[in-house]
Amino acid sequence: MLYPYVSVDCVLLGIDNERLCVLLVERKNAGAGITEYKLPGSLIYETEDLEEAAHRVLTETTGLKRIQLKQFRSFGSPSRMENKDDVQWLEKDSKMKVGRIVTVGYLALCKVRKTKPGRDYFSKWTPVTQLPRLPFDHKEIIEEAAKEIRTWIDVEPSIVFNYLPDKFTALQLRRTYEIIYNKVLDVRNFHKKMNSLGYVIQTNEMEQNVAHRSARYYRFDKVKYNQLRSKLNKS
Amino acid sequence: MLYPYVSVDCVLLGIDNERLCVLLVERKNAGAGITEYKLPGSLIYETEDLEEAAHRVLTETTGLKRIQLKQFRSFGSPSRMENKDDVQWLEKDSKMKVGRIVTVGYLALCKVRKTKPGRDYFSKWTPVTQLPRLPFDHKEIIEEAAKEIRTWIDVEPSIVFNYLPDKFTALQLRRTYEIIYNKVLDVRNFHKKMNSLGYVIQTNEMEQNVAHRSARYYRFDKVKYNQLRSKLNKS
DNA sequence: GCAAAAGTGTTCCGTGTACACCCATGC
DNA sequence: GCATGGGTGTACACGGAACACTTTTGC
Repeated sequence: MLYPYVSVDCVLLGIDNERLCVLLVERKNAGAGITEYKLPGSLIYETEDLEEAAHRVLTETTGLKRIQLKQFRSFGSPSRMENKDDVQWLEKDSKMKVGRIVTVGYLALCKVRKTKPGRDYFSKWTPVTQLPRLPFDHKEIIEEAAKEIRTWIDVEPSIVFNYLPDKFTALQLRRTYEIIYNKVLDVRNFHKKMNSLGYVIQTNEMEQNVAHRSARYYRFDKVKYNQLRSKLNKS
Repeated sequence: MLYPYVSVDCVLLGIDNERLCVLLVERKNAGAGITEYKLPGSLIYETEDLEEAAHRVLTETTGLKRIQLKQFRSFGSPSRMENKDDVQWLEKDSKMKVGRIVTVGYLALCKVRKTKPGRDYFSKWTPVTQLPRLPFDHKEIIEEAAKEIRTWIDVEPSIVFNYLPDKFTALQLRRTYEIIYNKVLDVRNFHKKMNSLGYVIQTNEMEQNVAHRSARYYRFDKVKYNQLRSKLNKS
């Protein structure tokens, strides 16, 4: 029996240039001068929890810590190892004979600007609509993740607010939703909704030096959010 | 490096005596005459997809085939192997030295009456509120599954209709929902809702020989269901 | 003054929820 | 005739969706 290995792959999503992007890292040791990319991921260490491994990968590739990660699905079809080149690369990279890998997919929403990869990684934020050729079933994993993040946010809207800066404008919030859900939202309805939530609080600060009427800043009230959340669970 | 093994565990849910139950199988080789139970599960075979493995386990323990299975989460904390007795039993049972197991959880809704375990298994439908001591983190897995099935049904109501017989009464349908969601539903609102779905069709058949006014049978129209479903996806 | 984005209210519709009584049948 | 479950309709509250104009600011 060839033992399967277990890995985690992280689909780190972010918004760059008004587009939903995913962080891809360069495949080291890629032959023949062609730059190839893949999802950041790693085999799990011997005494490591799955989520721990995912956090490790997150930190190694972005420098970020304490970001909320969500496990969304595991991928284990034997056919994911079909491509000989991918397997060859993997065995070279890991210095192990690899029969098969079952990978656990994790998902996060990250601030593109704040990511500083460690020096071992060259990485690139890539629009999910313009993915290059990717190894294994990484394309499928990304597609699953892009769907999953919506239902995740529906359940746990705090994800979006942790993604935004502490003070944000209504436009920033709206754009974020529009990009993630890939549809335009009505301005007035959006304001009404935002104000009805109870945990998005007006501040007295306004934008400065903009070439148009200045926008108000809002902030996310974590305490109220949690209160409202626990009330909901009880009913 | 100790290679992790990968297994699948199936949380097969069903309704028995008006209670939500889970299928537990007897741990073979349990020492000292005490009967112990666990979730049906198995290490994955070398060339087997995860879902294939889950279907194999389903068939081995219930005789059922072609039931919809849903992968809902993977469990891989090293602490799941903390209990020495569990590991000892596992190594005896699998005849392998086991360092660590990452397990992928699958979920299904099964007709309790139709299950006929193979002769290698003694199994028991057990109310999820009255679980015995279980090995590893099987209790946690069951709790996750019991939550997950609700959101699954919200997205894919056909699960419930595949669970019910071809012809069913409004009461049967309502009770099924009441037990799975663990709350009582208003009779009139339920009828209204059921009739508005468009894929639950009245038949002309009525219950026979009941000690009260006889109930109408309904049926599930798969074709209409799929039509309505694909319309919804487009909007 | 003009470009660019901010901000604001009303109407309509569909869905969820609360609620009580008469009907058919077997014993 | 009585016990048992079957079946039906109305009224209200709420949230989502459509829709257009005035305001502020920098240049």
